[in-house]
Amino acid sequence: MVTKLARRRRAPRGEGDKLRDEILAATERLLVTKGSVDDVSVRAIAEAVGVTPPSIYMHFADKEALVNAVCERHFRELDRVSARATKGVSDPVKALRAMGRAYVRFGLEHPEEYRILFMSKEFDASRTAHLDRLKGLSGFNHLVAAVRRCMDEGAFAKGDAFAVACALWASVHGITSLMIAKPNFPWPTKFAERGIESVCRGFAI
Amino acid sequence: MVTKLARRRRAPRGEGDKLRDEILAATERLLVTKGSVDDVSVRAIAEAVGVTPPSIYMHFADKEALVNAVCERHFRELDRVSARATKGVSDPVKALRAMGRAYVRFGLEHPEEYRILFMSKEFDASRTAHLDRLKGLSGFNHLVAAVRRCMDEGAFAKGDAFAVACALWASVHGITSLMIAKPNFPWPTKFAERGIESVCRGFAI
DNA sequence: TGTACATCAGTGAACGCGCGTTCACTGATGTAC
DNA sequence: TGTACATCAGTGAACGCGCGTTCACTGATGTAC
Repeated sequence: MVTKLARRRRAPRGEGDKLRDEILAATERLLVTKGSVDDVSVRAIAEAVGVTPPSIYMHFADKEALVNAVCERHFRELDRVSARATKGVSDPVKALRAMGRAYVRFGLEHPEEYRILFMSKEFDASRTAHLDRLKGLSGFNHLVAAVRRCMDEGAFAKGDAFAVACALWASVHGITSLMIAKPNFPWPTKFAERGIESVCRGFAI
Repeated sequence: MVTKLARRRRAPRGEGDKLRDEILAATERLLVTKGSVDDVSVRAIAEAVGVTPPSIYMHFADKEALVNAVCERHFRELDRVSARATKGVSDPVKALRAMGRAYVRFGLEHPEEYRILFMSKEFDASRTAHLDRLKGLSGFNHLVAAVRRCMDEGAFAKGDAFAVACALWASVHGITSLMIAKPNFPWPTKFAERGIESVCRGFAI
């Protein structure tokens, strides 16, 4: 039995959007503690915010729209984190490694979010595919740019930066998602760090 | 509206286990066409077999036991497939590459099974962790053995075969799971093949 | 300054649905005599 | 060969539950006069 949370104070006139933010925050919190989208109900979100379920529908058309909004947030956060990691790093390969480390760290620190972004069945194939192209690719384009920089500055052999970026993505994703999916597996120490290093070394001249 | 399937003939006396196999087969089929465990109901399985829902419980304690049985099957199948791929390959690095290709192919040909085995939230943490240790590790041990062979025959630098096997697993898993999770992404041609090659090259002397 | 009114964030109750599972039962099959 | 009986694979109906969503509504807030 969860103690019923205090009823939330109603927002003053022009500030209805505050509830929107609170709903998003509560949904994120619940997604982390429960395991998957299916295990987080609209009712539970409403209760966490201190509001009745129908209130959710004043801010989001339906559950899918709500979850998509959460995903957008996370894509942006991942973007932000990896941009911050490379800031001020002049060596292009070091910058790439920093991006990789930031990516893995993001995944391990936010496993459920990572699961939703990169390991889950897409909600509605056509619609989410479109969203992915807008949001996910934005982050991916930063990776392609970082690879191209490595090539331009002579650290990597010149070639198809897009393909190399895909390979790098697959590597860090492999490490991240396996560690998330199999947390009880006896992963070697420094597993992630070594993996990132070795794949970067693989492309270095 | 799905046309109701013909009622199944009742099994003769000693052959009750036939239904067990039919249930497993139907569950596998449904898991592939629907997307996840949550989207496959006991009722749907029963209807696919041509039987009423309670019959399922004569052969499996509950839904979790049924899904675990399906997973065991898939772990065995993956094992079988990768053993077959390396059979008769004398070059140890070529054998390793063949294992990798077989792994990726298994994943891409059975995306939903792969999803359940390696990308999903574990059913019941403690119980499934145990099962993983028995089943999943059996396949993983073959990989460790293949790596050790590469080291013993001088193709790889001698070192921690377990750690190298983890790295290889992460690589092929990264490729497989990303292609499954993002089927609409414009993956480069020969993405999987090149990835496997490059990671094997990375460990070669 | 006081009052009537429009706004609109949020409520309470209910909808229909599909789910996993249980229970008492049926009736064809094989066996014992 | 015929009959009474035990076995047991499978049935039919129902259980309680939580879900996403809808609908008519309330009542505090701010505004116009």
